Amino acid sequence: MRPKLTLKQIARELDVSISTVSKALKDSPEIGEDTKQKIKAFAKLYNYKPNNIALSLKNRKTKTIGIIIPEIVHYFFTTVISGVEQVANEKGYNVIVCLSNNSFDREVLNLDLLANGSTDGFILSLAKETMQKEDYHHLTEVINQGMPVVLFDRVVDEVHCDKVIIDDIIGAKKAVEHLIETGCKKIGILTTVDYVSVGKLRTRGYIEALEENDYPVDEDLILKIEDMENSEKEIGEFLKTRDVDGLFAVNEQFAVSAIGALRRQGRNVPEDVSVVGFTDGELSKNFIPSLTTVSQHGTRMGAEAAHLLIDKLERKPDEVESYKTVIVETSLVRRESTKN
Amino acid sequence: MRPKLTLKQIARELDVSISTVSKALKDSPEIGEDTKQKIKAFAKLYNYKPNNIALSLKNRKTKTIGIIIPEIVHYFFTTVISGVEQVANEKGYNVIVCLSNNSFDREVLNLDLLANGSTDGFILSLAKETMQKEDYHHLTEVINQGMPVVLFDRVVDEVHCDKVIIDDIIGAKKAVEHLIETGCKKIGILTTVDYVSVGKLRTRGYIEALEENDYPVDEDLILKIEDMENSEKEIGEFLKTRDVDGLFAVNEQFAVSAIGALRRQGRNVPEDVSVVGFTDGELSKNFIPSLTTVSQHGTRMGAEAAHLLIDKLERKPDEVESYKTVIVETSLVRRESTKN
DNA sequence: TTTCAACACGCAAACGTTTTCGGACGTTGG
DNA sequence: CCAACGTCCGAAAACGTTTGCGTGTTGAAA
Repeated sequence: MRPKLTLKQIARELDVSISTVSKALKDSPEIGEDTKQKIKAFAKLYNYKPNNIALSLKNRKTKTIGIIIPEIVHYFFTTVISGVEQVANEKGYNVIVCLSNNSFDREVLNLDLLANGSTDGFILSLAKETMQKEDYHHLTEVINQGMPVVLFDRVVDEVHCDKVIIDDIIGAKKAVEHLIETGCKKIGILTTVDYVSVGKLRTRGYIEALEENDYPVDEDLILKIEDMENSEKEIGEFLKTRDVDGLFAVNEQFAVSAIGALRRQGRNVPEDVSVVGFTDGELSKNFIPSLTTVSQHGTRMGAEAAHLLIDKLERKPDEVESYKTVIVETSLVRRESTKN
Repeated sequence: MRPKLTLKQIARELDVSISTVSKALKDSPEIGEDTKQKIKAFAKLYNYKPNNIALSLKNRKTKTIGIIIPEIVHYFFTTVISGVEQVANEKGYNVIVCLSNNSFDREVLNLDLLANGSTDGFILSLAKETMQKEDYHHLTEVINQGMPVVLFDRVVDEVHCDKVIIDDIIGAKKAVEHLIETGCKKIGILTTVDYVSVGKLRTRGYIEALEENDYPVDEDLILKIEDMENSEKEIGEFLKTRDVDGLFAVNEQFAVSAIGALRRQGRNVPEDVSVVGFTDGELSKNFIPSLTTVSQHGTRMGAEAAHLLIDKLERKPDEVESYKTVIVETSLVRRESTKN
């Protein structure tokens, strides 16, 4: 077992000073050609690589960005991570991933931990619990200390920072309008409770789309699901007494649960009921029938977030502070669960 | 914007030395009660937290573990990450995630980067390209430098380190035996090319199960798929000319593709053909019919890997070196795609 | 021969900690 | 009255870098 090589060891070995070694390796003109060659050869031979931690300490930057998400076993979030990773890597940054598990405490804990020197900045999507508590002091604190933060997907006005979101309302409208265009007359929605911001917004898009097309908005056709565990049963009950011919689900899960329930009730998709989902994940692509859905382009969101963050990190200190929020467009992917 | 507080600043502010502050905050008996109180109060008031980077440099350990996986938009890997994260967090470690995108070069790059001080050890699953090249010098190098490494899922004998795998052969046998028990007479397999170790092993399990039950092994019923992009078509072609009544797919994707193809050919699952998959992901759970499948228990694998790694990290230096490989049992999850 | 660049290199500080050692001071005991 | 000891604290080194500046040596110009 050969431990890592340091400048000091090279210096001792070659009988020069540490600074000479450092400068030689950086090809400084201060050092004589032959000395440089000797040192470089030695370093290459023994595969010297500078210690990142020491560099971080010296430079006061770590070249790593932290990303905190509510859960990782989740298609959308993985695509976002993928996007972040890609551009971070291009720019020479590492990505350190933490999970809040939708818990406020874990979010605070992770943030605190990473804020103490481990990361140069954060990309994060708020935990459900955090949004319920409406307590964002941990974020404002970190931002106050001069750490750039980019919020994505689950964002909140109270925190002043860059943001990356999708046009949830417009996305939902696209979905509902597609249902309308393909001839649906009675359109229901499967959504979440209102404190989940995206659920709320998508519901709003649903309502707006109906109103703009002079469809009546029937509260009885709106199902707000709180308990994800029992969503399947709840959806089944709901559909049993609603003779909708179009259905907008705010996520994949709800969409496939609905299709399953409908089929058990002898109703076919899309012949009797058209269904549109949200999030273009594995399920949407592979389900039978494959799902017409609103794609969120998670990878692009991640990439945008990473760009925003890195821009802030590499900004000259004299530039003026300003917060952007970029909106990544959604697009409707037409497949087999709706008519056309 | 208030920058981070350091020991030095506290010292200056309270007119004591840096070492006094450090000791006071660690409740050292060397420091007088009143001084301690004063310092602690100040530190708490201004929310002092020690700088992790400085600590890492001093202690020569970072308390973070690196995990390098081929891809992240993949159910199995996310469950593994989730497992790693969980126990890492319990033990006070951070997790930094890197993606190799199945590329050898990226794997080497990431490993090199993280090996230079950023991480105390690695958990990784080999890139497909790496397994093709059979070049593992980057790993042996890192291991030689004294960094613990734990390989999982896609492992390889040439690298000497701890490993976490599943009993792919036994898992596959469980699947095939279940098909046999439920009355299938002619069982095919949809698998990958042999250099993907798990594919190879699962194929072997398939063959062994057949042999042990005195079923003939018919090469014509074995489809080895190279190109994941066109798997759907390939599977369709294959099934068109095989009148199997049982099918074992080595992943979810192949399983649902098969079911789709069969249905288009007028064959019902499970009435005409029973199908068993591998990996208990979103697809298996939500597909209609839901998939009977072999669960890999990714979370448990991740947890095991993390435990192995942390044990090595916190081992006293005089303990003897030894490499374990733990096998996480698979289990068959019976659902609707097979008879019972 | 003296003077002065130019060159090649080393010293030391800094980043923020922890920890060992020793020093100053006051108290106690003989 | 002095030695010994205890209490409380500070100086300094160390982790591995980078970098401004100082210094010694050389060679050439004056």
